[in-house]
Amino acid sequence: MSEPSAVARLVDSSTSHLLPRLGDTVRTLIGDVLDTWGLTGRELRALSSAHGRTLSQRELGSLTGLDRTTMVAVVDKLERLGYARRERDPTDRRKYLITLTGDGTRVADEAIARLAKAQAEFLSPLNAAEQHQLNTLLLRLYEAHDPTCERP
Amino acid sequence: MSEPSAVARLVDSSTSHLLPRLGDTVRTLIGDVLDTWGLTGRELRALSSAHGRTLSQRELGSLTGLDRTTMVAVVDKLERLGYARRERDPTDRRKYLITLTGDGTRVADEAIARLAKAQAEFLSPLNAAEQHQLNTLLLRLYEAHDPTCERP
DNA sequence: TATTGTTATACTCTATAACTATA
DNA sequence: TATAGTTATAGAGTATAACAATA
Repeated sequence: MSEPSAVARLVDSSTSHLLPRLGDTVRTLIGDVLDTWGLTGRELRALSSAHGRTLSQRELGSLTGLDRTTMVAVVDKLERLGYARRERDPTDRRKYLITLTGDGTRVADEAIARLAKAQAEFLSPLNAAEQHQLNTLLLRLYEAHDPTCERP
Repeated sequence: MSEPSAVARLVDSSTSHLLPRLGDTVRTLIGDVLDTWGLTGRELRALSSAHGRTLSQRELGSLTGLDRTTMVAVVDKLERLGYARRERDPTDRRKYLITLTGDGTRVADEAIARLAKAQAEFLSPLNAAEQHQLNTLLLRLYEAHDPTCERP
């Protein structure tokens, strides 16, 4: 096959191309790790957001970065796996209060530890300083573009 | 709402969490820009890979980072929009040769220019040196994890 | 009237399995 | 037998619109 064209090289090496593609790569890696517990990435995020406290389904969504329609399936799944429970809020019967089960808490801890290892492996082409630098830059971009859910 | 839990903060600020989420944010931004030409991100990638040369559908897929089953719909769409043409390779009638139309070439150039502006805006929270640093680090990770398609 | 949760629907992205036609 | 392209299906991610029940 011939050399990539100048245009293709430009597009392929751009940050706006790399970010979604690397994001997909990471998502797949995370998915493979989480298969052990029957979880997907966003379900683990919800699990960790709910870790150690009680929130409404809506609040959990905001924290997790998911809107309320998406949260329904996420909480359904966590409930079905026995990792979380829904209870009606007695002070506002529109709301559900979500709490993790003992199992859910344990799984969150285990999964996060395993993910840390997978992440270390993924980032291993960079040295410690570079990994830190990358994280800092990504965090700044993330906060600048704050994908806060359920704003208006 | 209470403070995020320690566990949630750990997960939320991790590179492996930020990468997929920022990737989605960028993908949405790109999608909004490309709506002007009826294109999605991967279609523009294919368009830019095909820019200025003729490749088989399969080769185009490898270059674009998409497998052959995914390429079908991509090329269908580009053809339907009048941006590309399929012709049978006379030397191997299994293959299609994909070439851009004049329209396709023009649209690729315009869209890439518009995307560059959108990217500049997205990256504007970082200074030039930081933007360059980020791109370098992402590129190194991307190449290390080379998601080469259609290997075996 | 506004908010919580729900369902139905749609649209990104991607891949696997099984098929046809050609080499 | 192997490869190029195709189709059907699946499953990751996300959102909008419309509706119920509750405030």
